[in-house]
Amino acid sequence: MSYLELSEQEIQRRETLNKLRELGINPYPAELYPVSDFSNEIKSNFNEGKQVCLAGRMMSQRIMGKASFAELQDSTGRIQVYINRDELCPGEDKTLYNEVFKRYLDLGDFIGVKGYLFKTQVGEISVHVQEFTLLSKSLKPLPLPKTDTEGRIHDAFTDPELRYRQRYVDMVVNPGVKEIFIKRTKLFNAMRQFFNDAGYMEVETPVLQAIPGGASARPFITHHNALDIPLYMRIANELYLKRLIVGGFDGVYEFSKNFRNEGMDRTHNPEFTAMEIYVAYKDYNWMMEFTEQLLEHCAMAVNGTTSATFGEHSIDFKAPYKRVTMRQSIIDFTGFDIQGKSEDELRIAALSMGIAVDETMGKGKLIDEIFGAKCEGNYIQPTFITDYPKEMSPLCKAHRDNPELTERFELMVCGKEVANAYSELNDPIDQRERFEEQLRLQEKGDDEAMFIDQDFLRSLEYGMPPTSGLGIGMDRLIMYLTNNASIQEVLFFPQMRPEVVQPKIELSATETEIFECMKIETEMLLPDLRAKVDMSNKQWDISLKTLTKNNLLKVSKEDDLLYIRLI
RNA sequence: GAUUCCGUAGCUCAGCUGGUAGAGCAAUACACUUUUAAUGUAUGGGCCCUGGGUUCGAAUCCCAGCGGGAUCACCA
Repeated sequence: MSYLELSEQEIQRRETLNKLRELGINPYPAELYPVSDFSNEIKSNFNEGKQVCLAGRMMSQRIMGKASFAELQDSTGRIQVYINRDELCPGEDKTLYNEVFKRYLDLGDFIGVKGYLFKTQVGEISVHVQEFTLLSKSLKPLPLPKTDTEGRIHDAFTDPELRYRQRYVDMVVNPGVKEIFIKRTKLFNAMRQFFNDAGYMEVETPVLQAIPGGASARPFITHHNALDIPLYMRIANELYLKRLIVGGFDGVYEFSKNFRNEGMDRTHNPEFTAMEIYVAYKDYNWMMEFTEQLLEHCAMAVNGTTSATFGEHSIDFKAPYKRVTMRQSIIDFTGFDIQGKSEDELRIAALSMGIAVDETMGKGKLIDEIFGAKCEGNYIQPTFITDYPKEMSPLCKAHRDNPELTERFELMVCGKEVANAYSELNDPIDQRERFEEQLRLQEKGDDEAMFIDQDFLRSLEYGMPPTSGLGIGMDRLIMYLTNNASIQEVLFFPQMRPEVVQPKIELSATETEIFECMKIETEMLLPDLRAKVDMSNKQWDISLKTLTKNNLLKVSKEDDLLYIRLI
């Protein structure tokens, strides 16, 4: 990398790196550093005079002549360290303090310190440093927010683009960010624990699938060279988990990275994480109880309480949750009873509610539209919506009391779906007909053609026990538990458009034209040169600035005349 | 996909109806032995997102593009 492409501060840091090497200090030492203490533990359990050894980034430095304070940030927080010149360097040679610590350490560098604990005159718990070691030099300056005496934060690193693209920086300077991801991991752990305690088994199923099944969404497509076949990134893992139930497991679950080639916004990322669990010999009523127990357990594990705040809403994950059938929900919010209505009657009703409809919509779709427009948003507290129309649920068993409905529920929180569950369809003949019905619906003009997975149907023909399955959108759930309105805040590395590569510094056509001209003339009056080249004023202006900036040409003013010279 | 806002120093942001580019913090140098947004003095630092247009003159006005945010639509 050329120095031309570096900022002043980056150049300075590279120079101090060399100075450190000249002093015989390796800025990137290989040996382990014997960390024995952490800042949060020292602060919560202060023990005057205790010998400690800790390591982290130096995040601030206050030099006051022969003594200095610095803040060390480790994985658990920050702690102040105190460095005294004559204690650090008892002999004549004060280089370690005067040069290394004061001049050649930069904010963001990793250092290790050994010393003893004490409290300063103003009562701050600090480490009295007796020995410090440079562990790793930082060559780029961190954007460092400052908090003033009244708690206001200045210069916060807030630009979402930079925060997502450089999440590593985001986490170093914005401490709340790490908290979100710690909670995310706690959520996964709590769920695993709950399932494992219930005796169910975590499994792994294919991410690359020859037939992307289990949902209807546009897949990402790739190619396997050796087999010379197209393969798809999975959009769901449902059909594979059901095969495992066929194979004889009583309960299987998987945290599944799914991939959908669709739009991105604050609740959708092309890759996202779903949890799916299937339990044999259960139905969706059992699954509702299981789900509310699960979420209560998870909320406690993540936040230590079942209540959570999401935006303006206060929600409570304490079981049990209200259960409302889709029919009753639509009656509640529109007064309209969908029971026994024909497709035309539903279409007219939807139109009268101001919902856009078209001829391709079947009964199920119409009902779903009405529910989505008029009901869904009203369920703030966790609520089970049950008994969805059959057309919307091709993998779900028909309702035991009403063949037009299915044994399905969705869990709504803050007006959005966080979980979806069925009494799974295990009648292979019915399943085949549902798939074919889906195909017919999609031939009407849906580009998300669903493939019929013949192997899945074959597995059902061998027999699948009655089974209930549940899927949870993990990203969405953690958004609720951490009060984040954007999925990007709960993913370490949300999908971004690729960064544009900065063009190398090389002369443009107009710059070359000017430069070639000056190579011949060496010295000219500026207006003469301007007259000689053919370009817009803006091109002229920018080209000249670039050339002078890179020390190729120089403009000088003599006796009110502007001269340009080759350097 | 639609609407709307934004893009200026390492960071956060000013910059009026066009007239030589600004602040705070960060950086550099010096002083200072319990400070904490340390302090004091001095110094350096800019493709004002890109391209085109209007103009004697554009960070500023106009057009197009790129990138990002927000809202809406689509997405079981």
